Amino acid sequence: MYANVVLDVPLAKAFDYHAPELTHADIGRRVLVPFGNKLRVGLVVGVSSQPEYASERIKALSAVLTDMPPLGEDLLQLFRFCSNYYQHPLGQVVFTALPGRLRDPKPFATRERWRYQLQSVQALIAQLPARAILQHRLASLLTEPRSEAEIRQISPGAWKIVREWLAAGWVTTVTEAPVSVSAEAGKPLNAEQQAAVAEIAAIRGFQPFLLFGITGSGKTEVYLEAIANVLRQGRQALVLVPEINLTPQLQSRFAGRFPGVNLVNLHSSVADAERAANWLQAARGEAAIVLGTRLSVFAPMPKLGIIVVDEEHDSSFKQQDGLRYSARDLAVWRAHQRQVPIVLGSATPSLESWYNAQNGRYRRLDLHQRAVAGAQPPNVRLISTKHVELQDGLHPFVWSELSERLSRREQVLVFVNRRGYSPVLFCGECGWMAACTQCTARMTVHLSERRLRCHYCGADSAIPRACPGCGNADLHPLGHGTQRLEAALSSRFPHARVLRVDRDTTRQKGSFESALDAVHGGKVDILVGTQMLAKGHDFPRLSLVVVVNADAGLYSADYRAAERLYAQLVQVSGRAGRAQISGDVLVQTDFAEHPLYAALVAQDFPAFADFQLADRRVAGFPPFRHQAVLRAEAAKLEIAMQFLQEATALAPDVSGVTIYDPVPASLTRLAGMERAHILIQSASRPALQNLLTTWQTSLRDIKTRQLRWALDVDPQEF
DNA sequence: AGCACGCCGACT
DNA sequence: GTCGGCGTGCTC
Repeated sequence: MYANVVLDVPLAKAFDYHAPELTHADIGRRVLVPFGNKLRVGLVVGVSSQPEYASERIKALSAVLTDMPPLGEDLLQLFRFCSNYYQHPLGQVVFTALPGRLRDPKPFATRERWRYQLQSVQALIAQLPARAILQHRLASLLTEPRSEAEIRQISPGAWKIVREWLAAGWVTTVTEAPVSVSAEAGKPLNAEQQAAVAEIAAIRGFQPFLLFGITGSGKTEVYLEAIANVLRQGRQALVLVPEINLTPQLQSRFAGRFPGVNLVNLHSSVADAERAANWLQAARGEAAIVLGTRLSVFAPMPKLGIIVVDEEHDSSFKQQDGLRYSARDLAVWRAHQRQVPIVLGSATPSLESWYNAQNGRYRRLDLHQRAVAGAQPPNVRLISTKHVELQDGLHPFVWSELSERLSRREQVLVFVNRRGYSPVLFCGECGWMAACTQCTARMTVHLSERRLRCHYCGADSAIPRACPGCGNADLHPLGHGTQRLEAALSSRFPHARVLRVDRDTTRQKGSFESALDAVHGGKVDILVGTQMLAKGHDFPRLSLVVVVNADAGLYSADYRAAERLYAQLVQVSGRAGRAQISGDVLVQTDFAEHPLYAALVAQDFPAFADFQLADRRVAGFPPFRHQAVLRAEAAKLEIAMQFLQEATALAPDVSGVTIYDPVPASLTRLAGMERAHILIQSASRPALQNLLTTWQTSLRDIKTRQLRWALDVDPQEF
């Protein structure tokens, strides 16, 4: 027999190995094979008696690694689809999808999943010194069987103590009991939520749902109950969430709703070994719920019963390098493949999903009411900055609102999506502006550190004393970042406690959490921050949100900018008045007449989505057309452009597909590389796929010196 | 991606 | 005389 093996190499083919022992049952197994002059880990994607590679140079397979159950045919199909759709070599799809630890040839030791419990709690406690606080806490924890992970959560030293108790006979091990989900519900649901849960529960087979719920409408409760139904049938749930921020909170919501259920985490901050262990639990069907970021869409789940994608519009579901996949789209594909329902939730759905709901491919479930009784939606007002002299970047009315809130001892949030002191350093004499040498971008002034920094590549230099262009010593900062607003607010309100939260103030581990604690503990009056604060965090004492400088997204070259801006504004607005205080949102803008703001004030996402879709239809953009981008980058723009010209010449002629001229990327120079791209568009996805597949093979033959290129299917950013 | 083979410049 | 630059080609 011969094994057809894919490897983690950028080659769009599989390799044959002589493997007399293998059978079809070994498809999906990890193997060790000689490749070039060293051994590598590969994955068997086929077994046959006849090799495809007609050569005497076929080598023998070195070893079959049996520490992992073979990947199921469904997962292999997902990989193949992903490879074809995103024009990426199968081997590299497989090895981006597998946890890093499984790419290592070292066998992965799989421990039995024990739980640990105390035999005679009282006797042990009687023995413990009164001041051994940790041991007392552990003792009370272990009255119930607990997993190693739960024990380690208590403190770094906890596991060591349990091992000692185990040796001394205090603790016994219990094998993992099959999970039973308690039938009683978590929180009581309102009528809308119940209706949504019932609709989902009624589905047998594939059905995508778009759960459209305003901030605070309790989408999470709907996920939880829909999942509870699935768990009762002994099946698994896959939950995808955007990157890091939300996960710990959602994690505790889930853990609280499903005590004793094996819930497993699969995001990048989980350590390698644990990630692999969790992945294996999913593969064996032991993990009832898999909660993770985009990579989790590849988790093997033999008993999959439902998929949930929370904040489905979030851009972090799209990978921006390597295999440029959309986890949300793959999740829908997977739900279809496995014939299970999928719930896509958002207060501001992507226009793609909204359109799919309109044309009946998805079923929309609406939550209009805030789930907490009596909670009011925020009151959004526009503050026109046209023909008004701003004071330190803020409108006089905003200043007076701020001072009123402070006198009432209410918290306020000033949201500026721009860190640093000011985004431009400008010479009034000659017009010079500080620019990054490595990027097509201005340097941001960081006044407290007296540095100029590039926010794209991280370049850093001293603030010049005089203008390098004309020698003028009077350089001034233009525009307002978080640092500058923080300074202005502190000097205007010397008694207020101002806290700035952005990437610069939260660089250290745990500092973001301690900032949140300070806010919750009422130790902060004015919060100044970037979008870090926009997502998912509840600030019950916050009564006013001020949004500064939102306009950049309105007239951007990127047609998705408005959509992103709207989602972000809804998200920050949701920070105001979550509890009993009704919140106000003031949006400072030069374009108060823009329809985006009209929809925002009316809190009418459907209106926004409808006019955006109408624009897209006229312009021939997604979701009415499908797109791909061929990106190239090189040290010199000409090299990238020349490659793209050559590529254009090689492009097959497929009717119904338009290939546009090469253009430099909007941020042409980034970290010393100059970038350009070609846009490819078609109303027909098969036609587009067809072209890309044949084109790609000829692209690989172009000799590319000092140049990197990549195809990006369904691009999100330009 | 690695890694080897291969043909032209400055150095212990 | 060699060490080493990275261009080209191959990996079952």
